[in-house]
Amino acid sequence: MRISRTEDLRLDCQYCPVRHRAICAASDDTEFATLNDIKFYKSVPAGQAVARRGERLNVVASIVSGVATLSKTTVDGRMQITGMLLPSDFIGRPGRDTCEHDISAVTDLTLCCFRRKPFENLIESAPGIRRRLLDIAFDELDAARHWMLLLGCLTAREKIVSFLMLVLRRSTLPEVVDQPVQIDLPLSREATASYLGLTIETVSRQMSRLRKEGLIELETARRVIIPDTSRLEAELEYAD
Amino acid sequence: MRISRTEDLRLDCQYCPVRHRAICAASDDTEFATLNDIKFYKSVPAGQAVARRGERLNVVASIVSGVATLSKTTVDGRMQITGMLLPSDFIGRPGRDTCEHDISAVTDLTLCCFRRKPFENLIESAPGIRRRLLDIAFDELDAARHWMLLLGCLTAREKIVSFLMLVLRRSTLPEVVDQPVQIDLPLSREATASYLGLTIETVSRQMSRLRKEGLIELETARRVIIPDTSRLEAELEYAD
DNA sequence: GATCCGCCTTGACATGGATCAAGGCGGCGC
DNA sequence: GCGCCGCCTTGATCCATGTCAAGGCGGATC
Repeated sequence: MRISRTEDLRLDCQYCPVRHRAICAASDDTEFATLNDIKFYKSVPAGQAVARRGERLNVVASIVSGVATLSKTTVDGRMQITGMLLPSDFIGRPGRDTCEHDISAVTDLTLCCFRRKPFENLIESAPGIRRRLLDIAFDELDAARHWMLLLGCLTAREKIVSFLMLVLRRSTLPEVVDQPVQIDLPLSREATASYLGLTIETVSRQMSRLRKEGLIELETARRVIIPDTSRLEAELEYAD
Repeated sequence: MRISRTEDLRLDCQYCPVRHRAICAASDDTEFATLNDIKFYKSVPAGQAVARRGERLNVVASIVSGVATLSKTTVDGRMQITGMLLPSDFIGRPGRDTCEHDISAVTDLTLCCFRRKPFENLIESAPGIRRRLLDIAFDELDAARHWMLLLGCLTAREKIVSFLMLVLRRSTLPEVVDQPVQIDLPLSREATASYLGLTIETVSRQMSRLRKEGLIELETARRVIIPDTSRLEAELEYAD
C-alpha cells in the first residue's frame, strides 16, 4: 500500500455498508469490538496500484466501497484478470507476507484494513472471524474454479452474458422480476476483455450483437439496460 | 462416496507417504493422535466417481495414493477439469455438505477420510490442523488463479509445456539437474485437453511438435522423457 | 496370432476470435 | 466552440485452434 491512512476515521462499523457480508460478518460482539479497535481505513484513488505481485503486503483488508481487480501478467505483457473485487470482498492472505497478484483500484477505493500480524493473532482466538475467513477462502476457490469453466469452455458470447449476469447478481438492486434493470459495468472494455480471456474488440462486437438482438440496450458504453433478465439468462441455457 | 471402507485398516499414519504434506502436516502429537483415531481409508477404483456435483459429501479426505480430477461440465457436455489432485491433496469442504464439482478417480485411489462433522469439530480445537487447512485453501486458490492465466492467455504450446512442467514439479523424482528425466503423465490426452482448455487433437499435435523439435521424447503416449529440463522450461520464457 | 477396442495420431478443412486499421464519440481544457 | 485524448466501435483480413474424418498402435481376449 502506497497511500497514507485516510483522515476520515470517524466511520463506525455499526454503519458499515459491508458489515454483514465482509470478514466481520460472523463475529460476535467481543470479536466485533476487537476488529473495530484494530481496523483503520485507507483510500486508494482510481487507477492506482494497491499492491504489486511479489511485493510485501502487511495488511489484510475488506473492500468497503469501490472496485478493484486481481491480475497476473506474463513477462511479455499478456494480462489475465483473475478476480473482480467488489464491496465486502477480502484482500490479502493471512500467513503470507508477499502478494501473489497485482491488485489495482479500478475506481476510488475505501478499504477497511487490519495489520496482518494482529489479524493473524485474532484468528487464533476468534472463532467467528476464523470461520468466516475459511468460508471466504473456499467461496473464492469455488468462484475461481467456476471461472476456469468460463475461460476454458465458453464462447465469447457466453462469456459476455455470464459477465453481465455476474454484475447483475452482485449489484445491489431491488429484486424486481420481469422488469427492465439497469446495471453499471464496473470494468472498462479493456478490463472486461482481460477478465474474460478475450480481446477488447471481441467484447465490443459481442456487446453490439446483443444490442442488435434486443437482449440489452447500451445507454452508454458502461451503462447497460437489460429489458428482460430471463431472456438474457436463457442465453446461458447450455453453458451453465 | 459409493464404496465401502477398505479392509486394509492396518496403515498407520506414522508410515503414511503424505504425512508431511497433507492436512495433518502441521499437527502436534495430540492433534495427530486424534486424527489417527478418526481417520479411515477408502479405495476408489480407477474410472469411478468419488462424488458428483450437487451430491451430498459427508467426508473430507486426503489423497494418499493415486490421481483424481475435479471437473465441471456444462449442460451440453463441455467439460473443464478445474483441478488435478495428487497424493497429499485435499478433497471436500468443511462447513458445506454438498459437492461443487465432479470428483473422479483417474487411477485407483486410496483416500484418508474423516467424517465431516467430527473433522469440523476438530478444526475448532486443533490450531495446527486449522492453520494447515487455511493454508491449503489459499494455496489452492493461488493455484486456481494461476491456472486462469494459463487458460486465458497462453497458447496451446505454452499450455502443454506448462502442464509438463507441472507434472515434473509434482513428481517425486530425485533432483538431478541437466540430466534427462522421465515423467509419467497422470492424465489421458482427453483429460489433459480438458484440463488445458484444448481439444484432444491439439494436445496430440503439440506433443508431436515438441517431440519433432527434440524438446521431449515419447516413450509411450503417457511416458515422456525430457532430455533437457531447462530447454523445455525456456519455452515458457515469455509466458510466466 | 487374429480380432477387437480404447486411445492416440495425423491430415484436410472450417471458423471463432485475434489482429490490423480506421474512425466515432464524449468529456475536458483553453 | 474547437481541438485533443481516451475509450469504444466497426470493418477487413488472418490464423490458431477446432472440427471432421481416417487410420495406427498396443494391450487384452480367446
